[in-house]
This record gives sequence, C-alpha cells and structure tokens, in this order.
Amino acid sequence: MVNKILKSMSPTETEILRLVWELKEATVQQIRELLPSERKLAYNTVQTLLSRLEQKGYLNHRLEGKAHVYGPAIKQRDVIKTTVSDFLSRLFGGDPKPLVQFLAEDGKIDEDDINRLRELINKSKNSK
Amino acid sequence: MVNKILKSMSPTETEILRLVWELKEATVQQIRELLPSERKLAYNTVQTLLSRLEQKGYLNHRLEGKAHVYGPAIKQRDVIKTTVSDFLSRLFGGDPKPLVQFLAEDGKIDEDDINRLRELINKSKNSK
DNA sequence: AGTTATCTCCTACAAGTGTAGTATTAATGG
DNA sequence: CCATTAATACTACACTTGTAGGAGATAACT
Repeated sequence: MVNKILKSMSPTETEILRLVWELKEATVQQIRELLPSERKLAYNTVQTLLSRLEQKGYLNHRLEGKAHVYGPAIKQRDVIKTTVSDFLSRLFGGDPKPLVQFLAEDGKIDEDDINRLRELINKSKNSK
Repeated sequence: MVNKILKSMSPTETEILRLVWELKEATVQQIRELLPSERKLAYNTVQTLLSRLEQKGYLNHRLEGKAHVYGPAIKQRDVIKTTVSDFLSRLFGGDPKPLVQFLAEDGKIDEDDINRLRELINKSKNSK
C-alpha cells in the first residue's frame, strides 16, 4: 500500500499541482508564468499555494540558489487515483459509467478515443 | 443558453445534492437516512447543507406540512456539465482523455461499458 | 392540557481557502 | 558600495465550509 492518508487539496491547489506536474519541477516564477493570462495570481499567492501543497504532503522542494524548486512528493498516478475516486463518489455515488457516458454524449471523447481505450483495456487485461 | 453562473458547490454540498437527485425530491430526514452509516451527519447539518444549496441556486423547496421538500432548481445534466468541466480543467487542464484512460487502466470501466459507449456516440452523431 | 417528537430558523465557531501585503535578505548591475 | 531585483518568511483577513447547538413553533400522544 502506498497510501498515506493525505489532507485533501482545495480546487486552486489542484490547479497548481497540475502545473507542477506539467513542468516536472518548478519554481514559483515558472508556475506563475504557466498560469493562463486570465488567471494571473500574485507571486505571493502562488508561493502560498505551493507551500500549502508541501505542508499537505503533495510536494517537496529543494533549493537552487535562493529559490525553491518544487517537485512531486507523491506519484501523480496515486494523487489522480484518489482525487478521481473522491470526485466520482461525490458526484456519481462512485459509479464511473455515468461520467464516461456524459463525456461521450457531450462530445468530449469520440470514437477514436474509444478505440484507443479498447486497446488499453485489452492490454491491461493481458498483463493482469 | 441555460447558464446562470452558479456559485460553486463544496464537496459535501455535492454529496448532498447527489442524494437529492437520487430521490428526485427529499426532506432533511430522507437525505439523512440515505447517508451511508459511516457518514451520519446531524440533522441540523444536513439542513444547513440543503439550505446553502438552495441559496446557491441548485435547489428549491416547497412546503409539505411543516417540512421542506427540496428538489432540483437546475437540471442535473447542467450541473454535471459544469462540475465535470471544472474538475477536468483543474486536474487535467481540460483534456478528458487522461481521465478516461485512467478509468480504463484502473479497471473502473470495461469493454462492455465501452461498447455501450460506442453506441452512444454513434447515436449522438446521427442525431446531430 | 402537558409532554414529546419534529421541524424550521438563527447562531456559532474553528478550520480551511483565496488572495495578497510587508519585512527581510541575498544577489546583481553599475 | 549602493540601489534594484528577486526570493523567501511571516502575517493578514474576509469568505467558505464542516459541523452542529439552541430556541421556538406545531403536531401528536396520553
């Protein structure tokens, strides 16, 4: 079991964590630059968010010069797993099908996506 | 456009709203009974949550005797749409594919689900 | 009628969240 | 060396959230 019980992330924290993942590792500046222009947070705000994520155990940092370089303290996959599960259980009582169905009906995923999915499923069935 | 801009729901509020959907309409008591036994909230707590959901525009209520009977003020589908979109954008930058992929890899959806999905997609393609 | 069970309404309150200011310090460009 | 720049650390503060207590009204039981 890889599961420490983590304090849950707030929505904004989640946004920030995703950006760290995107860059693998990042400083406050870099995250700030990655923020979409319609959502520029103050430097200090980003700093606070990163540090809260660290307190909660999602990130850690090393020093590089005077700057903190933040990186994942937990595997992305594990975070996704619990985050998605929580979401699923709150909005759909834990059943993923309505979610996938919604995605399909809403045109968010198309037939090609589905074909790729099928492969994935077969692959993981065989490797099991 | 059906979109009023709603204040977003907190996680617990989302849980409660889902239960209202499940019952179509519900009183505080009924919601309380639906709560899983490991998560019994006080009567007043449920009441607060329902009333906050109403303030935020997700629910409305009518009187039946002295009790409030709460029901959806917005179509479930619309709520799901924005909730899922928000979630997607926070955790995956808006791209649904990693989500679906995760669900598949994690065994949350299987090949049958996918087949049903395919039908759905074809149906909506034709009706478009 | 008095007691009990239900309800709503109003209030509370600590912890979490979003968002950032101020102080301090270290590096850097002249 | 000194002003500017770029970082962190610490502090702040209103709003939201989770969770519920108490007061008061009404219906129902005895």
